[in-house]
Amino acid sequence: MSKELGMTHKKSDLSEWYVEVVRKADLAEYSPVEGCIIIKPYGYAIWERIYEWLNERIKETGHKNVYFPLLIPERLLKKEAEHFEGFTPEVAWVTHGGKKKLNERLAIRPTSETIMYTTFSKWIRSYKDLPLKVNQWANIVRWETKMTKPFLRGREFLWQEGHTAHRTNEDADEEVEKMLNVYKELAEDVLAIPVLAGKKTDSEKFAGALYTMSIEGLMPDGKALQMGTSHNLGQHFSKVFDIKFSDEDEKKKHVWQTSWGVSTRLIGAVVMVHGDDKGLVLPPKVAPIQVVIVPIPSNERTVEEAQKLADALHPLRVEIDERERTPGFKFNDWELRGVPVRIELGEREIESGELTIFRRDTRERAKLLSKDAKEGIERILDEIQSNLFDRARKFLESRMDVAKSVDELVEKINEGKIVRAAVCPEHESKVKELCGATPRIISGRGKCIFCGKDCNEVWFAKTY
RNA sequence: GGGCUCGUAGUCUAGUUUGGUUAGGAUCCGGGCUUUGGGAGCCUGAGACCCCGGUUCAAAUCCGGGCGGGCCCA
Repeated sequence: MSKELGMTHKKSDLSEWYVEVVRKADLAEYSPVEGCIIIKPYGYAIWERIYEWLNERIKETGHKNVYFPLLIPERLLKKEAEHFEGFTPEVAWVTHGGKKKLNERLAIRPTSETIMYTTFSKWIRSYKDLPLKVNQWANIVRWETKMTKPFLRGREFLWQEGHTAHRTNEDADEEVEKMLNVYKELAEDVLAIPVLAGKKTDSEKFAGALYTMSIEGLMPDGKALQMGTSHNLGQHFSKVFDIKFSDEDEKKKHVWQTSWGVSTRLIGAVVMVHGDDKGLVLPPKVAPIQVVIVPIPSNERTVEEAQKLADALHPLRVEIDERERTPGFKFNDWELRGVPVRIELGEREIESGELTIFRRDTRERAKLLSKDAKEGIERILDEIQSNLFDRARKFLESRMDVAKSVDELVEKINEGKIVRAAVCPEHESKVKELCGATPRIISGRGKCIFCGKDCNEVWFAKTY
C-alpha cells in the first residue's frame, strides 16, 4: 500500500493539510490561470447544496433573481468615489475588443452595485415601486495579489449578491439585519459553523457603505474568516446614480439601499472547521453523498441488498460503491471524502438483519436493525449535524476572550484567540502592528485600552 | 511588499552536490488471472526531465532569464 493515497499532513499543519484535503477529496484543483481554481464535481456539489438552501430562503424573503452583465464601463465604476477607491487595486480590465482598442475600458465586475444601480434609476419612479429586492448568482473577479488559497481567496469566485432599494433607512436597516440572520442560519444550521454576527468598524466596512454587518467564523488556527456580509449602503449610491422616487407626500426622495453576499469561500470554511487527520468531514446537510453503502464483497447478492436498502433510504443522498476494490480501500476513500455515514453490507448483515453503521464524525461503528434503517440513519445524520456544530461551538467558545490591556490583547491574540477589547479607531492600526489582528465586529462600548477614550469594544482576531 | 525553498509520467519520488549506459522506483491508468470485513497479489502494456537561452564533445544535472508551486514574515 501507499501512504500517498491518503492524507500525509496532520490537521495541526493546517495550511498544508488544507491544500492536501481539497485536492485529495476531489473538491478542486489548480488551473492554468494563476490564482484561479477548477471546482470539481464533488466540490461543486457542495456549492449546489448551499445554493439550493439559500436560493430558497432568498425567494422566501421576497427577492427575485436577475442577471446583470459581467462587464462594467469604467465611468460607472467611478461614480461612487469611495467605492471606486476601495476596489481599484483589484479590478481586472478589458481593454480590447478583438484587435480594436476600446474607447473606454470595461471592468470585469468585482461586485455589481454600479452596473445594477444605473438600471435601478430607470426601474424606480414611485414609492409604489419599493422595495425593490433582487439577487443574482454570478462569478466575480478580484485581482488578488496576496497568496491565494483554494476557495478561501482566489481571483475568481462564485457568489450571490442581493441588492435592494427601500423607501426609508429603517427599511434598509431591517433588510440588512434580516439577510444577516439568513446567513447566520446558513452558517450554523446548514454548515454547522457557529459564527459571531455584528457590525463592522468603519475601517473594515464595504467601500461605499454606510455600515457593514458580517458573520465571522473561527478557524482551527485561531484565524477568523469572514463568511458573509450585509451592507446598508445608505443613500451613497442612490445619490450618484440618481435613484429617486416620488413619495406619498409628492416629494422626490433618494432610495435607501442594501447589498449582501456569500461566496464559495463557505466551502473552504466547512473544510477547515470540520475536517480531521483522515480528511474531510461533511455536515450531512451539505454532503453531496450522505450515505455510502459498501457491499462486502461486491457481488450480485450484496449489491442487490444494497440497492434495496438505498431505495428504502430515499430521499437521502445514497451511493453504492460497486468498485472493484477491497473494503479497506473504500473505507479510507470515503472517509477522505467526508461522507457522514457508511453502511457496511456483507453476508453477516444480510443474515443477521443488522446493519453495520460507521459514523464519520466520531469514527465509530454501531449496529442498526435493517428494518429500522430509514429512521435510524436519519436520526444518526441529525446527530452528526448537531455534533459537528457542538464541537465547533465549544472550540469557538474556548477561544473567545476579553482583554483589558494592550499586553493582554497581544498575548491572547498570539494564543490564537478572538479577543474582545475596547480600541478607538485611531489605535486599530497599532493593534495590527503589535500582533497582526484586525477588528472583526463591534461587540459593545468601552474605554480604549491605549488612550482611555470612550469607544467601541471590538472583537479582534487575525484573519484569512 | 520582503525572505526561504521546490519544479522529473495523472500523482509521489530516485538521480542534480561530482555533467557521461536504455532517466530508476511506487502509485494511478488499460488488458488478463486472482481476491474482497481497514488501503491484497501475480503477469502484461502505456506514460516524465516546466520554458527559453548559454557553457560543453556531451545538460535532468552547471550558468542566466522567464513561468509556476509551496512555506514564513510585513
